[in-house]
This record gives sequence, structure tokens and C-alpha cells, in this order.
Amino acid sequence: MKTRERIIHISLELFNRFGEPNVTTLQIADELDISPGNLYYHYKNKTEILHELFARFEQQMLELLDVPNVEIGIEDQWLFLHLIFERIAEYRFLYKDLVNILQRYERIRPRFKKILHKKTEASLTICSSLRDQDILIGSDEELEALCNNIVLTITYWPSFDLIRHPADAQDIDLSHGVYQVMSLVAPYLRDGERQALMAMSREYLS
Amino acid sequence: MKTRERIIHISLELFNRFGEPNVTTLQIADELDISPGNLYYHYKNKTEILHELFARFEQQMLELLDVPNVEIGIEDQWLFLHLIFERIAEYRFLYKDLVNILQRYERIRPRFKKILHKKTEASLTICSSLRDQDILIGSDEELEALCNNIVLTITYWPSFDLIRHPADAQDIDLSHGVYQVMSLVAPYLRDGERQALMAMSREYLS
DNA sequence: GTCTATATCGGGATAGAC
DNA sequence: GTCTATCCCGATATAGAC
Repeated sequence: MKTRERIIHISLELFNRFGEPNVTTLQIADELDISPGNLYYHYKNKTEILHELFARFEQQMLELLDVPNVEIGIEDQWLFLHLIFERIAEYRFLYKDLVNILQRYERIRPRFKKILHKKTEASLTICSSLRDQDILIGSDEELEALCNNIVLTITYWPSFDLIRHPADAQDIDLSHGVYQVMSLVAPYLRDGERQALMAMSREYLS
Repeated sequence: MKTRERIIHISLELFNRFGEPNVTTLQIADELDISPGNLYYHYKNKTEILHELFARFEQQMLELLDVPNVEIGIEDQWLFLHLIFERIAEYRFLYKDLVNILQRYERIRPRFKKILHKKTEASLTICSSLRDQDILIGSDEELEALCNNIVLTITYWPSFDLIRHPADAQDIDLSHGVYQVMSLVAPYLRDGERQALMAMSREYLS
């Protein structure tokens, strides 16, 4: 692997582990056994490294959020959520210091907002589809509040969980996050669907 | 006001505005028109200032969370939430850089966890009470997921809202947060109660 | 209690040789 | 592409006079 690429990989790893604000360029260089000068040859500063990482995150996330407007079932939603949580876990450093990062790197701020917006839209698309299929019941007003809550939970569940149960390593508990989001949707489902979902959840979590 | 107290007040204000990691002791001193030396006479370091602020936050929050185990109605819950959001808004710097702060100031970590735990318990107490009064319907499992979601939303709503709608000044929108939490509870309410709640919400938000 | 001056340190970043 | 050496700066914290 080329140095430029190794820098990106190690940076992501260190950012995720220690938090982006707590990782220095020297630390990154040390970890790679290269000199700081070398690092600065490849990236002109720390900001550029972060931008590169964000661009990759953004690209993957937007791709994922480009939801085809077809009929979607509960199982599809489940899978969809799982994929989203995977991407977030991969770039969790962004989420752990979200406000701070968006404050210090102003250029990514609008782009992150756009992702949030797309997430809300995707949620709305899915929920509307479920409603059209008579799987889910709810007023427009309720659906909007629901989708806001879904996006909030997706965004912050990993951090929230981390505070309560400090993870030693990479053992992020994706399943629990998916469950938590599905529990937001559950009460709006028809009785039959709800039971099925709850059963799935229990199995999934254990 | 004595200098020691003025330091605390200004620090809180600056932390809230710029984020705790971005505020220096020099900035605090400047804002008060005192010398850095003087500041360090009153507090031996920045950590001590933060601890003092956290202690005040903690004291107020725990006081609030000491929920009397009596019959609680929807309106009481509304008020209760509003008081909680007020405290959080007052010390929002903690929430904006939560993971980071808990990482760098290890001593407050267990204390914050305890507050989260108490919040979950308080939510559970309230929801159980509502269920006993037949206002709310739900299995134990559902109530637990619900209360987790409530606490998550309480914890992160302000930050989430901030990202989407950058606030120029102190105009924190408490109402919307309360609404968002209530929308989590709504689907579990009996039809009559639910309609009443939604009506209340609409009025409250406008 | 308050000030000025200063020490110390660490992180970001550059210059120039190889 | 990579290294060593170094600069610069800002932040924390202390010393000692008033």
C-alpha cells in the first residue's frame, strides 16, 4: 500500500480510537514509522487528511441513501439500517466529536447537514411506502416526528451507547442500535407486523 | 460578585458559546479584564473550573430527578421535561462535546453515567405510573426501549438541533425538544389522551 | 487579591539534505 | 519519497513584585 493510503488508514484508526482532536500529526507519523516531514509531503496539513476521510465517508453514505423508490418491507428496512450503522461505525470519530468537528472544519458542515437531510428523506420514503402497503399507520405529522427521531437515534446511538458501556476495542454493538431504531417504528405498525418485528428483534439481539 | 464567582460565570458562558475545548484560560481572564495570574490564584487549573461547573450541573440535575413516586399526569411530565431541558441548555457545553469531555476529565465520567441512569429510572417511574393509570399501554419490553429512547433524545436533541439549525445566540428552542420527546410517548397513549397531547403540542409549538 | 513577566511544553508546519 | 532539524506559536501554568 502506498504511503498516502497508509496515512489515511492509520489516521482513521487513531481518530476512531482516541478522538480526532486528541490525535496529533506526530502520532500518526510515529504509528506508521515515517517522519513528520514525510507525512507533510503527502498531506499539506491535518485538515486535508480529515477532508479526505470525510469525502470517503460522504461518498459511501450518499450512495447508500440513494434509496430506490420501490416497495420496501420491514426486512429491507432492517438491512438498510444495518448498512447505515456499519458506515457510521467505520467513521465513528466524526460522530463522537460531531459538534466540535463541524465547528472547526466549516467546509464539511453543509455537507454533513445534507447527509442528515437525505437520511430524513430516505426514512420518510420508507415509512411512506410502508404506510401505502398498510403495514404502518400514522398521520403525516406523526411520520415526520418519527423520522426525525429515527435520524437522531441513528446519529447518536453509537455515542450514547459508548458512554454507557465503554467499548474496549472495535466491538461496536450494531445490533442494539438497529433494535433501538426499530423500536421507534414498532408502535406505528399494525398488530400482526408488530408482533413479527418484536419476535425478530429478540432473536436478532440474542 | 467575587472574582471566584465571576470566573465561573464567564467560563460557563464561553464554554457554551465556543465549546469547552476551544476556550483557553487566557480568554477567560481577558473577558473578565483580569490577569491570567489572577485567574490561577483562584483556580489552580482549567480542570478545577470544569469540575466546579459540573458539580453545579450535577447538583441541580439530581435534585430535579428525585421524582416523587406519586401519580403523574401528562401535564406533569411535560413540565418535568421542560425543567430538564432548561438545565441542559444552561450547561449545554457538556453535551456539545460529551464524549470528548468525558474522555479528558475521567473523574466526571461515572457521575455523568449516574445521571443518565437516574434519568432512565425517572422515565420508567413516570411511564409506569401512566400505565397504572391506564393512560399509557405497553409491555415492559416496550417501556424499556421507550425510556432508552427518551433519555437518548433528551441527551442529544439540543446538539442535533444545533447542527441542523445553527443558533446565533442563546435562543435555544426548548419547546421543540419537549415536543420531540412527547412524540416518542404519544403512540403508546390511549386514543383520547393521544389526541389531547397532539393538540397540546401544536399549540405549544406555535 | 491582583499584576507582570516568564518558563515550559506540545503540536503544527517548513527547509533543505539525501 | 523520505529524513533530520528546526521554527513558530499558542496554551498552561508559575514566580515574585505590589
